[in-house]
Amino acid sequence: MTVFEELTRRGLIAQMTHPEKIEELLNSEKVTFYIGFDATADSLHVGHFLQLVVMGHLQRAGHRPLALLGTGTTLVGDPTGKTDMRKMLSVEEINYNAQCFMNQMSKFLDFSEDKALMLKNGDWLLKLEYLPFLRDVGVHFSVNKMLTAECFKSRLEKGLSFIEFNYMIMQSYDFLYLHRNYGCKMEVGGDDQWSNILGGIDLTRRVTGDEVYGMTFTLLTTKEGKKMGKTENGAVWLDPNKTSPYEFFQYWRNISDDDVIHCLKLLTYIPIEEIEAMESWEGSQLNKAKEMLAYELTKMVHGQDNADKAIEAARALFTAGSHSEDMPSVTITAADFVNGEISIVDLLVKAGLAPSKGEARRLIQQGGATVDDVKAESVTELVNVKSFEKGHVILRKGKKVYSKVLLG
RNA sequence: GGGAGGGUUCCCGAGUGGCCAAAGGGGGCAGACUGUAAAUCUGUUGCGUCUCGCUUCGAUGGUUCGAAUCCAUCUCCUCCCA
Repeated sequence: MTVFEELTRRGLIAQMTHPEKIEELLNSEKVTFYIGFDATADSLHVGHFLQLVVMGHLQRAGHRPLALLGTGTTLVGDPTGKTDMRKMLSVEEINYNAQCFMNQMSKFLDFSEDKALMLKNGDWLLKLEYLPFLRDVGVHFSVNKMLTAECFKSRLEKGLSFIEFNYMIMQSYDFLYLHRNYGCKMEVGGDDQWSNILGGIDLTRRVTGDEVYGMTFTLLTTKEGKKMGKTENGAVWLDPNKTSPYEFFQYWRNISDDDVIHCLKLLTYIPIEEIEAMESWEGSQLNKAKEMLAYELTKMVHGQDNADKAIEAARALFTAGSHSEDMPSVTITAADFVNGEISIVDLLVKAGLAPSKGEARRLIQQGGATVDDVKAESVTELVNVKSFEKGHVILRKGKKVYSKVLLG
């Protein structure tokens, strides 16, 4: 199976500028292509992960990815899909973020022997001079045309600053630059990048006369069209310090039925035939697919050891009803006790299971708090130091959230 | 630069002197049902020493017995005109 067929069959491809030519190109030569990553946070998240997987597919097929870090474009800020202007980041923040990205990316792609390159667009964008740039590049952009781009339309209603309006031009220039200096022939990206990518293709053609290509990938969304990879605590990060391997595992483990197969296809390297065989799965059998998805992704991102630990912890917690060693823990001291006792409300707050005492009380009143698997009946209940003699007390909120409290 | 309209709790959005910790919806959390899913139903959703007190309706000052609501100044946003 060619990589083009593989990407198609997995449902990864959203749009292409020249479908036939791209297929032919990918089948006939080693193609240098690029994806841009704006350094807006200090860790990659699952949306980026999808991009990396796509790059991985292409690299495995012998093509050469350029991972472009947007140390320049992040200064401008991509307005695409944003209803409000982004917070402006400082140069220092951006460079730090880019460094974090680079460290993480090296895990997912093979950068040895120039099989893939990491570049920073700040290296050339920051050197641009305004007037020469306007005359050489700006002249090729029609404001009228830009305004019709989907990504600006919504912003025209709410307000769009000039700096953001330039984002598309910066990104387009990147493609031109990479084409000239690295022989880059194709830009790929999330489907929201379509208009930005078209901009680069047009610019490159106008300036060099060369035909270059663009392809976008399905965005990671749920069946309802919501962006995936977001939790109430923010994004699902690849950095284990920001999203622990266990949380990461749980995120995928708890995915909805409708999305499992889709995610397996998009995010894992599990052979497509195997995944297609699962499409007929129904009911609780899908639960197995979820476990597979969670395990596979955790393994890719955090390694086999962490994946094993996460799956064991989850099984212990949910199947056997016992507790794992891996759950989040807090340590309290003797000073937290009064007469050898601590109120259950305080304990829940200290354990981080409730942000305030009021919430802790509500939790207890609604029957959602347990201490060592015994349901707390009253908000005035006290927990004796003796409960800690075995080493720790396990608090639980609802069905899935645990905290181990140690006495130190 | 001129004019108009706005900034309310996590979000959207009602409230235009006391009955306001502030309607309604969304989201969150918990309970029931389940498959660690979804849907549905129920409860709940500022903080605390909790029949009471404290803090919150862009900011600061003022009027008033009493202000999210009235006034002044500032600030930010949107729209129209230039």
